[in-house]
Amino acid sequence: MSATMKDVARRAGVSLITVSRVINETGSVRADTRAKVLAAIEALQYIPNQMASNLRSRQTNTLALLLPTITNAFWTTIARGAEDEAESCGYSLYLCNTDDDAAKEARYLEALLRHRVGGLIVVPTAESGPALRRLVHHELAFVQIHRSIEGIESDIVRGDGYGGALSLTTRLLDTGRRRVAYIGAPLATFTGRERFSGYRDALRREGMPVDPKLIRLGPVGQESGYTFVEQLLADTPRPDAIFIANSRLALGGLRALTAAGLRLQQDIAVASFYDIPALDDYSPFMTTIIQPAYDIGRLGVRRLLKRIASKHDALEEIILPNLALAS
Amino acid sequence: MSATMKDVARRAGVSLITVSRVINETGSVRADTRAKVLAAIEALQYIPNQMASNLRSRQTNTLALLLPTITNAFWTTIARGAEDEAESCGYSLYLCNTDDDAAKEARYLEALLRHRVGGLIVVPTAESGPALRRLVHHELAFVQIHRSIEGIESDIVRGDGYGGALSLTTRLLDTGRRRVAYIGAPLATFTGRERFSGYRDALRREGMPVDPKLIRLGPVGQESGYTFVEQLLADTPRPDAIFIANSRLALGGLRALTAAGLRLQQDIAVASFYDIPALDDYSPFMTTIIQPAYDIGRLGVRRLLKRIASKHDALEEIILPNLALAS
DNA sequence: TTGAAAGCGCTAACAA
DNA sequence: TTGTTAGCGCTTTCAA
Repeated sequence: MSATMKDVARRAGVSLITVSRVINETGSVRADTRAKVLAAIEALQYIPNQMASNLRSRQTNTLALLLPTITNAFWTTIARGAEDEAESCGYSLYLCNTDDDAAKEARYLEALLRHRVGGLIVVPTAESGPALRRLVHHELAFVQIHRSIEGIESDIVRGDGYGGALSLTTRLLDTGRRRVAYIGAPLATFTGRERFSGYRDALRREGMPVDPKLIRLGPVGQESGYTFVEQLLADTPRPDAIFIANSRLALGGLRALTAAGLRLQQDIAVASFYDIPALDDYSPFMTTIIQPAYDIGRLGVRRLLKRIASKHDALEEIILPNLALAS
Repeated sequence: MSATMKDVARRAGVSLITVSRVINETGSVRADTRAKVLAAIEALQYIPNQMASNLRSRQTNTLALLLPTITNAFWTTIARGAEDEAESCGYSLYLCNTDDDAAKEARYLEALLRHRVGGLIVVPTAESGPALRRLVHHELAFVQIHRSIEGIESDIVRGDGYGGALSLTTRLLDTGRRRVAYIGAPLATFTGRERFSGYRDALRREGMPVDPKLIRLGPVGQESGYTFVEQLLADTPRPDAIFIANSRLALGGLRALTAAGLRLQQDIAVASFYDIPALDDYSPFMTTIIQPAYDIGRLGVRRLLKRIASKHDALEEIILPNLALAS
């Protein structure tokens, strides 16, 4: 069995509470007493029992980040931002990969509730509603990041998907393109709605109609991106530009363009969000926007810690600007 | 404050321990008593405090998985295998992404030691030695997966990198190739050594020398893969085959081949491990082996749980066969 | 500056 | 089948 605070106290010839004060730097301890305690800790290789501490103090330094997948750089960048912020505030952050599976998410949440973690940063999926309501009911602090579910009262930290979509579409229109197609996630999803609105409003500003024949909505993935572009290319007249509202759709779409022998910019213009390095191969010839993934994670944790500190502050929705509009 | 077991007991008109028995299904409880307790739990929305339980019982149902990065499918597949196995055994698994950073790894381990997690599944990096020795010293159970550090006494679960490298190289030789180049991680790394040995032994079996001019060792990444292939192609006589011992190196290398206008199989043969879907684009024309990532995770957890259950069993090194040799 | 006593929420050990 | 008592390792509260 590992050493306890009691063992340290005995060895240092002081009381339990003095050891506690040295470790947590609460209350004042004379320098020589402190030295004795530290020596005993070192000698016994003592490691405080965090659970006992949490139990008694009713506090915890553990947070968790729930991500729907961890398979691409966008999500891992969010994780990194969250970890760094948590770390610098003295918190541990555990990563829970829900794998886009509502049941898995529910199991993680149950475990996290039982563990009495201090709070959660959550990227909700379309089906997270009930789970999040449960968190509200149990008064477990949480922040939704990147996406949010309507009707859930929580802080939100996310990128400006609307603004990004607006800028990208506008950029395409500014270069004289007139048949700007749209490929994106279904409107049932948060980002799907948000980004489509940006596209729509960019067209509206120019007094242009939204042509349903130019719109393709479907599951996010390279395959559908490929198929959608194939479909659009088969149309006459062919679109002269495509705004692809998601990186993975874009990657698939760009491959379809390559397969069709079309040259970017010259034959057809493409704009998309840029999350994944694989797009590098194409990026000199397309317009991209980078989402502030790192800051979404970082500020998500920061907002969560504020929320934990003062439970009754007004809820905030923090919308972070995109990083840059590149060629 | 959330309800405690005491509240449940009072409401159900039974003692604390009866509630405990109902929740943990330990000891026997009459059906009607059990029903009363369950009703009280439901009414109060009671959620057991896992920390109090762990503290008292000196047990925990929490494990952690330390991964060096989470940016590609290989690692996330390992994570999935580990999660599924942990889940099915009633354990929670927290993911810790060390980001290939020894300091970050050390901080996570410190937090995990303090939290008295039940055990760890670790993918060590070259610098993990001291950290792992610390675990041994504190008697925290752990299993090394995918890689292992010499001199650390622990169970190990990994794929057969040696056998994979041997098969792939042999396959290249069997198709009549005679100048088979090698691109891989430095020999200072576990997989670097292992896979190079497989390559070397495949050549030896054919009575062929290892030609240093055909060997390129360096950091794992697309960039170095690209550069190495460029270098090899500049040599005369040019290699007629390349075994690339890592997927990301392979992806970079294949791009270099494409850029040089060489056709796979016809102009030059390539074999590599296959971890990442991006290789799909090339895979019909190259020989690949898939590592048993999911099972590495799954069996890693399984071995860990056995280790936790019986601390003094002999250490095991489990080497899993590769999944298949394709094309 | 230091300590003694109580108790966080739960379960082990023993008893009825 | 059910309950009582003690205590896991720590921090809070109060006292010196």
